Amino acid sequence: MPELPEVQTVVTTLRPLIVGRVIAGVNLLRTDIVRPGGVDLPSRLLGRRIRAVDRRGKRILITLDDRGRFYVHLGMTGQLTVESPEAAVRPHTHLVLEFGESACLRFRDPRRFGGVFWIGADSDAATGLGPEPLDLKPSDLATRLAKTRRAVKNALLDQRVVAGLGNIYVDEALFEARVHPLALACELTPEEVRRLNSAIKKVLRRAIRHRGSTLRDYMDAEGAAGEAQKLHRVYGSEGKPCRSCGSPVQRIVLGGRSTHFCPSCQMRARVRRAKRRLSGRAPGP
DNA sequence: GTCCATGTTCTTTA
DNA sequence: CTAAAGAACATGGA
Repeated sequence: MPELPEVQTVVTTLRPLIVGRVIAGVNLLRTDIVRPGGVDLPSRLLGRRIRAVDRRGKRILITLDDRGRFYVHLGMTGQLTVESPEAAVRPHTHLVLEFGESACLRFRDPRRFGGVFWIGADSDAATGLGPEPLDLKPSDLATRLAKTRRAVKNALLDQRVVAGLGNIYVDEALFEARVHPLALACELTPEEVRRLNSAIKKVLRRAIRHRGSTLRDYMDAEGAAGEAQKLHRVYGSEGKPCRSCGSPVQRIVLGGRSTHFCPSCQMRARVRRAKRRLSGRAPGP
């Protein structure tokens, strides 16, 4: 579930609940969710006060009062919630931080694609990540896309290109920008890159305003589901009429992932030129 | 039983 | 050698 809007929503709901609190107990129920493998997480957390909660890409970064840091990655099914210690511990809960009588922080993740990553005080929390899409300038995006011959959809899913997009919001952004997912990243026109840059921000901001998309597992730190799934235009809408032109939304598999788009609104530039020729209309400027 | 799933990383191929 | 495609990871729901 967790792409940038979901992770941002977890961070903003989590922050006021845990910043300033002292970790009075650590219960690590599965050690293999901690990375790197050898780190003794409980001893690094016990007795520490939480100083900050931030987001970088899809990483939830937690800073302690001794400058030690770790991040939680939610993978596909991860949840990070603040609950009463009295509340039943659900299956697949892997880590619990106790703050006292009133609250505890629980990390659960059935598929275990996520994890808890200790990074210490000095190493870079953003290693392997490209820039934040909400700060991205069209020229930055253009430079990055120009470096690869992959399909633009695959390039945008690569966290080293831009950090935070996933399968849902890439499809939504490409639709908003009217760019075909199979278009080669390095062959987009400057105008298409500009539209794509704006579309990414628009789609992400709108999803954040609606507290992220809940399709199945996603919830914020208070256990609340998001509403942004109601705004999806193409994701999960195979066969439904395009909101813009009415053509059926198509689903293809790209890089092993479902990819949804409108074949009429998101025509590849080359195909669009050919169709104009066939229909005898004058070519555009 | 089958297929599918909001992600990342390791392996194989070109 | 590098870039890109594919497989693998683990669990649950339709």
